[in-house]
Amino acid sequence: MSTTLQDIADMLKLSKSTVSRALSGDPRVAEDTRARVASLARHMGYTPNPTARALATRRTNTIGLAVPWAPRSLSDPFYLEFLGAAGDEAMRSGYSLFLSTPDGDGAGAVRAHAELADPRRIDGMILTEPRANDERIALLQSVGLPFVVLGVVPDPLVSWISGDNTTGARDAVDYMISLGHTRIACITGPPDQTASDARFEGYRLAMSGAGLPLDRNIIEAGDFTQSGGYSAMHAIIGSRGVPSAVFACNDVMALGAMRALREAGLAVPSDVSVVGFDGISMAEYVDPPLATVKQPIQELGRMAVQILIGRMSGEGGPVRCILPVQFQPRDSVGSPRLGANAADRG
Amino acid sequence: MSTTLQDIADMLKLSKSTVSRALSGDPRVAEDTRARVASLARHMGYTPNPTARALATRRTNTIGLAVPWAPRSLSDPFYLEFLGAAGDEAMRSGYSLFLSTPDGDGAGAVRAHAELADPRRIDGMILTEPRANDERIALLQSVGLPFVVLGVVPDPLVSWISGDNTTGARDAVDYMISLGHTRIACITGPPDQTASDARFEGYRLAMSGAGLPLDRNIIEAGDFTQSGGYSAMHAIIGSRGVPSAVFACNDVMALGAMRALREAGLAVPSDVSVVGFDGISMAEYVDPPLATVKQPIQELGRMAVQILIGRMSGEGGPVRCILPVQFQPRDSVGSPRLGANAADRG
DNA sequence: TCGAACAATACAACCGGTTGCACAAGCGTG
DNA sequence: CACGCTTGTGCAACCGGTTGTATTGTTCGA
Repeated sequence: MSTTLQDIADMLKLSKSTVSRALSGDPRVAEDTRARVASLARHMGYTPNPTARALATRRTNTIGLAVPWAPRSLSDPFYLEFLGAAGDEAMRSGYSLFLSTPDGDGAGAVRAHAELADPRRIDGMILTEPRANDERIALLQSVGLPFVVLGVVPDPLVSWISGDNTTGARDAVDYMISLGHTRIACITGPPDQTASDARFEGYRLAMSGAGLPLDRNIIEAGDFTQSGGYSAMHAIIGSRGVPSAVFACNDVMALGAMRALREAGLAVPSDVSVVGFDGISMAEYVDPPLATVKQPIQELGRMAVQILIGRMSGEGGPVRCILPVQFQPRDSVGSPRLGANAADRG
Repeated sequence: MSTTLQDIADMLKLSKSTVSRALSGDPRVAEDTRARVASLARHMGYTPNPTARALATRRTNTIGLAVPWAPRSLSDPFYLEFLGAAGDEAMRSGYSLFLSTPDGDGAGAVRAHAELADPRRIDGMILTEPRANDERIALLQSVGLPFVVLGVVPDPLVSWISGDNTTGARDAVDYMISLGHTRIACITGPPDQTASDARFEGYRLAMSGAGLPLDRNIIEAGDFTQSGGYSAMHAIIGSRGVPSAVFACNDVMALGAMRALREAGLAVPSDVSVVGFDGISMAEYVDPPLATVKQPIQELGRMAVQILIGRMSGEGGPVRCILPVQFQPRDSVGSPRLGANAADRG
């Protein structure tokens, strides 16, 4: 058994309440007593029992982090980096990180979150992949548990943090347009997921800003996985004519798309340019290096924790934070082949 | 506030001990009483307070998972998949997953783990990336906290689980040899990390089994990161003559190596073949698709949790488990160019 | 008919902290 | 010298469960 307050109290012939106050810096205990307590506590290697403290204070010093698991099976490096940074920051701030990987979408996920969102277990929660009218958010609000969302949420009472999806996407597509591309495909994320929608919006703005038509034939929904990007690209080139460029709403889908292009005998970027979104470190290492919109992933993780801690302390109102992102041109993007666009546009 | 045992006891004019026993299925409570308690508990949405229960039982129902953070910054998708599967399995078994991302190697890591390995906080721990004579293992043993290691540990008292590193690596290198490669480079992981050592051992066995010399000039230490693989490959081709094939001790280093080769104007696989290890899903999507030794990553995660739960229950002795891996040939491996080996060997 | 055996429930201590309030000693003041 | 005030400490309740033991009320055999 480890040392308890009572142990220290006994040795010093004090009561455990005095010892508790001495250690917590209560001004009512004599300086001399405090010093003796502190010294003995150090020598005995005393650390407070987190469980007992949690029971008494009703604060667990634990943050819940919900990242989607099935059916995506967590293959997106974006989350690993986010999660690592969040965990690091939480630990630095004296919080534990309780990781939960709720299954699936829809009703199952909501039920799973209902279990997780227990104020007796965690003090606050970081929610990822919000959807439009996300029931999980309503749930958290009804429970009264502080939370912060990774991704934009329209409700002005909700705190969230996000990369600047729309601007980033727009910059990326603008860049392709500036090179002369006019027929630019888009592979979106799961419909109604806010990050996906916002990136698509950036695509839309860039296209309409340049007076280019939005061609639904070369806009295809993916699911933020490699295989989803692969299938979407396949569908686009299979039945609808080859675009000269593709904007994928995240990096792993871009990698999937690149594979589909290769298999169709199309070279990147000479036949088709590809851009992704997120800035996972892998993007720099593939061939050709993938142009992408770099999100400050680690900063997102750290700030999510900081914002949440602020919310948990109850100070101030909801915080909404958009971090700047930066388009990073790389070799996966080039000028369109002369005539290619005209030919394809048929 | 949520419902407590006392609330239920009051409504039913019972004592909270009876209610507690009724809910836990103690045979001493009358069937009729049990039914009434169960029914009311359900109607009131009672769930036991995890903290209070933990304090009373001295079991937290929480598993700690330590994955290394700095300086690697968690970019290896292998861990994300492992972690997702482990989290899923833990949750399914009624455990919470407490994620910790201790900083760095060496003394700092040990100190960090000392904090984490608190039996008052977690019931058991999953440790990753063991090293030879790992102090963290000694620490866990001295604390008496049950744990399981992802990776081979020689100490017969320690439970661990691992893919079959040596066989997998040997199969991969054997395959390259069977294609006619004789000058095969190796990019290892951090020295003294057991997974790295075991994979190198597979490489060594394959080479010596085929009567090929071990050439220290084309064996270079990486650090299991993309950039580490990149630098290592760079070093090998820069100063020591180009090998006809490379075995990298994990996939992300293989991707780094492929980039270095590209930049040096060498084609994969026509100039140099490349094989990785792990079987991250990304490997299938790069160009050319990366041959790799597939580990059953999700199964590793699930079984790590199961083994740990077994250890925590105190039954049986230490469990050591090696899961089979499978070499997966892909286009990153081809036959050596005729004469290339001879020329380079000169 | 009485005591033993048994079933069902209540009481109370305990896990290890936190915290409101009571209490004692020491002080200066009127 | 009695009073109130400050300072330092202790007592005890509380957080919400679990669990060893006492207590109550039946039922049964002798």
